[in-house]
Amino acid sequence: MSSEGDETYDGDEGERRPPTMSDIAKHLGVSRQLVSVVFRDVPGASSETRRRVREAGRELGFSPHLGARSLRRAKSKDLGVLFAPAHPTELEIVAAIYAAAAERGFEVILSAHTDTRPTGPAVQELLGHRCAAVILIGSDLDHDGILAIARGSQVPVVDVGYGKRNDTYDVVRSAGDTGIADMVTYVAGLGHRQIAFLDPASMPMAPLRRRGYTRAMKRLGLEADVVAAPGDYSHTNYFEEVGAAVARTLLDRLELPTAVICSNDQAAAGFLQLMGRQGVRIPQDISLTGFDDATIAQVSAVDLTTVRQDPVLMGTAAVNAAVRRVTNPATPTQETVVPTSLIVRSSTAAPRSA
Amino acid sequence: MSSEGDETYDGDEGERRPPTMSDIAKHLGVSRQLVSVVFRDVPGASSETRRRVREAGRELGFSPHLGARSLRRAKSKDLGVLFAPAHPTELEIVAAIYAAAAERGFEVILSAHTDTRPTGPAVQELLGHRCAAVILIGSDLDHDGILAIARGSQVPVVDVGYGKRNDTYDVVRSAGDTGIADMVTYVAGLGHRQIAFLDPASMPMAPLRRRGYTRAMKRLGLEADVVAAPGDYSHTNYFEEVGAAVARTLLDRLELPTAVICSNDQAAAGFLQLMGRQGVRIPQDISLTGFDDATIAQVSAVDLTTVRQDPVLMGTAAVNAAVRRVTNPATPTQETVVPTSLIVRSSTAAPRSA
DNA sequence: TTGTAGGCGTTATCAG
DNA sequence: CTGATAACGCCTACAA
Repeated sequence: MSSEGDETYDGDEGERRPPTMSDIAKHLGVSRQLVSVVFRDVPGASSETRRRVREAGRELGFSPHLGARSLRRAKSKDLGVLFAPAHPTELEIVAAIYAAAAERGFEVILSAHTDTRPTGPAVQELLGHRCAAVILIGSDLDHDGILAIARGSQVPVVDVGYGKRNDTYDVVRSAGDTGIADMVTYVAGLGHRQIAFLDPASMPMAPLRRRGYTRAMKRLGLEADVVAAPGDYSHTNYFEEVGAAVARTLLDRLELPTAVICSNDQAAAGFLQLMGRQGVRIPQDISLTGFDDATIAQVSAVDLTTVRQDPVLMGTAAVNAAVRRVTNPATPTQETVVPTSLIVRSSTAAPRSA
Repeated sequence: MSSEGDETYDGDEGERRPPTMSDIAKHLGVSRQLVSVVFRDVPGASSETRRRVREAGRELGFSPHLGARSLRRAKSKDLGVLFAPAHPTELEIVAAIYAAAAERGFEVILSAHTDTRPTGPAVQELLGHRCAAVILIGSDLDHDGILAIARGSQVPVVDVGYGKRNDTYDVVRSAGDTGIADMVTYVAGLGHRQIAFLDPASMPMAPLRRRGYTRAMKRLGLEADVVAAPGDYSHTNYFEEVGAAVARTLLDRLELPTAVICSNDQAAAGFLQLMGRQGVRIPQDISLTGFDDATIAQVSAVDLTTVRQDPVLMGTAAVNAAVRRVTNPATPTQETVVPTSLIVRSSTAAPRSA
């Protein structure tokens, strides 16, 4: 009377259920926990056994049920990452986070916030996956918003962007001020004295970069010349438009500056385009610089001298901060300022009059 | 003798565990399953109760454990989405997928494939979350690769990009051929006869678009003029470079074409930049068109006539395909061709000689 | 290396 | 609406 055997044949009756560790164990005639040992990569199985188990796993199309795993595991090894698909730079950081997390033995769970999907639900999803920590990239939240998240959830929060140092969550930002200051110093070193600053005020990090400009100019004993776009560009993301608008503004002046520092590459590209149409040549008539080293800055027809904020460094710093607080929650939060570097291309030269 | 009461105080001893449904139930003096009913949004609770439960949830910082949920749930309501952070267009599609999925009552789980993270593991992760279906956006896999995934996993697979119709997985692609053909027809309608095609061969969808060009030219009785970039650009993604290179090639000719159709906006922008430097004006000397309606096409200094492939339509189509096969696995796979639309801006005009 | 026992937080079903 | 009970797939601890 094999009463068990009768119920076991799961022949052709309906849904095909994904294989589990038990299935692999049965298939191989080993214990279920041996299979677990293999997939967890912990000691307790011979290398030959490991090979066989993994082989069988591949054969049966097995992948460990992440939900069950996170349910049972003592502590999560997942980093939740919130990002906005709209901004390309953020995605380079996301890529870097994947690499850095893998190196530290962590997985990554992504959640996007879009026009139709506010930050709140997006963070809730991350929390629902029981991440060990949450990394916010270029969040649209202000300080209080992030504070609310960091307090509400019990997990450490890292803000990558332009946050302010505080003692509730970690902050990673690039040294936008010193990056611009370095650029000003470089351009002044070429002999420029009339150095204007193109300010697209709608950017969140604009104030920081502007400060870098004004301070550097003061230190050099030069007169600051901050040019904002006329009209209301306070919500646009088409910075090329802003650059073109500022170019028009400058063309109305009696005399052009000999150098223009832009606080992002898009604005610089728009500036260059419009100036080109008006017969003003870069760098012969005006030296031009950007910020970000975006794709457009690297195009041979643009070839923009710019400031690079390394997304790899940002991502790595974010992961480091998160892991640090995960492994040692008692440690105080910190602010990581990632250095920038100057990329000199052909859009800058000594002024003609020099 | 409240023997239970004594063990219940989980005072200040160590780790603070995220609240569960039981915690909320206890807090409110109701049953655990009532709480479940509320968070599942199924009938069985008064609206007043729902309010109180949700309120308590917010107060305690509760978010349902997604792992436990997916472990227990009969069928998943998650769509796994694989994308490459490198390509901006894909991210617009991702955003659209979020919106479309929400409308159909599905959640989205993201997984990125990057330089350091191959497609294989990225898909495994999705499968590990027990998604109901997997959507591949702009995958680097060829037909056989996708086939392997679709066969290996038991879930439906949708490929968004340039896949070929087949009976194992669904395909969503834009009508690149007719989009270009429409453009050629439009430009010919302006009076152009010498219409060249700028072909950045490294793009996966290049062949399809080229075909649209050659067919339209033949139909119009015009001579096709496909211009590829000199040298090896087979792996570049800097299409501006390609555009500039082709511009140089054309400038070496005795006579310029009166119109140039580009198969993407970046290439058109590079073309425009270089031509501008050489004193060739757009559209007075040459009419120029792009494809994608990328940000750069919309810049006022470029203002490119182009073909728009609506990411919203692509994302929606992908979700529809996935949901269709999830709810009815027996249904055959299908190919969805998303229509494109012409965006006429100021980079096209009638030829001078006409 | 194997087996055994228990439990993670949730969904699901049933009878009250 | 409550209470009881089972199960999902996996991890952890312990004993064999």
